Amino acid sequence: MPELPEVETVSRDLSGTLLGLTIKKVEIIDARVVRDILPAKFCAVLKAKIIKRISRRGKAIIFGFDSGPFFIVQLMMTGQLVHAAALPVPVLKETKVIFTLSDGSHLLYNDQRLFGRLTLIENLNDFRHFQLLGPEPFETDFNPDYMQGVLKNKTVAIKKVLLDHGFVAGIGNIYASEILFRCRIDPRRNAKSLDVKEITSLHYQIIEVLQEAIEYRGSSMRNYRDGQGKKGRFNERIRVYARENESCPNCSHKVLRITQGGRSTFFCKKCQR
DNA sequence: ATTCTGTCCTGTAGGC
DNA sequence: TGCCTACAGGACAGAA
Repeated sequence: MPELPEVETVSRDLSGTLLGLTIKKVEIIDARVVRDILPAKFCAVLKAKIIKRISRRGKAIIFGFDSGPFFIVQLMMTGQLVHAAALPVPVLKETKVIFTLSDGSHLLYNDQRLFGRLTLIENLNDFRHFQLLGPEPFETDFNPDYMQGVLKNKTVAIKKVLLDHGFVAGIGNIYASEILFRCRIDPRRNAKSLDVKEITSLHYQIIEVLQEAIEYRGSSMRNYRDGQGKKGRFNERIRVYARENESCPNCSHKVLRITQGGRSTFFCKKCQR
């Protein structure tokens, strides 16, 4: 499901409702989502922990407690972290883990496809995924100079580079297509063929599109829900993603769908060069 | 050293 | 109605 804007939305939502609460009970319904730790230990370690901080790095949500390890959640394609304040607890077929909190509310981890990963780690620097992650798009180390330095050696399509989380963290399949559409850059272009002007535009639109998507609380294609279980509103701003054969908002040419690296890309052949 | 391919899963939509 | 195929917000191991 979620890319940076969706994960940021969930992280902010949960920061607003969970800080200061204690985890009273952890029920694992499907242990396949718990990684690199025995399920029984996972429950035991989290029990009685006070939630002190909730943050995001790339597409991962990080819970910090009064003591002990960090709890990391990667929602992957269909994961959801939903805080249910009222009873009855809205348990679904997709609910895989239930956290009971000290105020009687519940945090549900839902995941249709079970690709999501819940893990505990003592030191964030030891988390392999974080070691492979590139700069955050909103940080100053992600800038046109950095981009130029990387792109000049890249022989793959620019769309695939945007999806490479070692290049920049947090962009996924929806926003890669949307960003390139707004830059009017053809997703099939060899990354090293971009000139300085195009790289500057790409840098600007990466930030612009992601920030706008955060303002709209993310995109809900299918499964995505925010921290309260509600859909995002960025779908109304999406110009090309999942709009094959619809007309381009700029030129009315048909939006095309192609496959790159086994994943769909949507673009306008006339507007994007 | 990069880049590509297959895989982990469940569910839904569309064609016939 | 059912059966079949294609596809779905991600990430990574292992192969090329």
